Amino acid sequence: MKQVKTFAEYMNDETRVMPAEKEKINFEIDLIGKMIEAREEKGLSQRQLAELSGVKQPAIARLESMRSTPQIDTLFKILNPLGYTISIVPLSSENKAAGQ
Amino acid sequence: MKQVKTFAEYMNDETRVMPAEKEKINFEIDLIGKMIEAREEKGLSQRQLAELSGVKQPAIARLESMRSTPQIDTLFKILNPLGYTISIVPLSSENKAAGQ
DNA sequence: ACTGTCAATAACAAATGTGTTATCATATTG
DNA sequence: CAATATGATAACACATTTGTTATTGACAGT
Repeated sequence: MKQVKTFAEYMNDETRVMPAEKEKINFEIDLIGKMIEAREEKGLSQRQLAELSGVKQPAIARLESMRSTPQIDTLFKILNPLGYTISIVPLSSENKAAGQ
Repeated sequence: MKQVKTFAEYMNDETRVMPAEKEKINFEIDLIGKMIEAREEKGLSQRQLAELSGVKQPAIARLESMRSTPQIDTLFKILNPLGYTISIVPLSSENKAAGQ
């Protein structure tokens, strides 16, 4: 009953039902890695990056130690002076991390 | 004194100081577009996507009408059943939006 | 008309991230 | 030792998003 046609397919396709958490964790690991690497590569301290990005040092420290998940605004503010941004990509092409 | 060497350069390099807001807006436009397109392409209603993603329908509606900026957790939850994810890319390769 | 589904929206509580200010332990340097 | 800079962290107020519940107007099917 019920007009659950194509919907049922998605509900039964377990490969799509809940791996969002895994995605998020992978993303955060990638994020933290690139953040720290880029920051140190540029010889910036957390306080200096705080000035450049407009995000306070405690917030940066919390992110780098994975004690919080950044909001999108914060993410762009921090990534920008580090030379990164984020973009939306199809899952099929499985995060092509090694950019460039 | 003071080890503020390369730091001064960044502070003076205005091209890097504050375009984060622009980045965020571009990202959100890209996001909303792909979200709605992918959802409708799969014939999913907001309620169905809510069930698939674990994000409630009002939250999805708020995002699609740009009344709120999603948190990263929410972003992954919604993008995942739609076949997308987000990744960190160098700014140099200027958001290669036209995916696919 | 009635029913059902849709997206949009309202209002409030709950959760989480951030700003702010200050401190801490650890290195490093004079 | 004293001074400085670093990253980590605490505590609180504040801002924003999300959950929850319910409603609305539009539209389609019966």
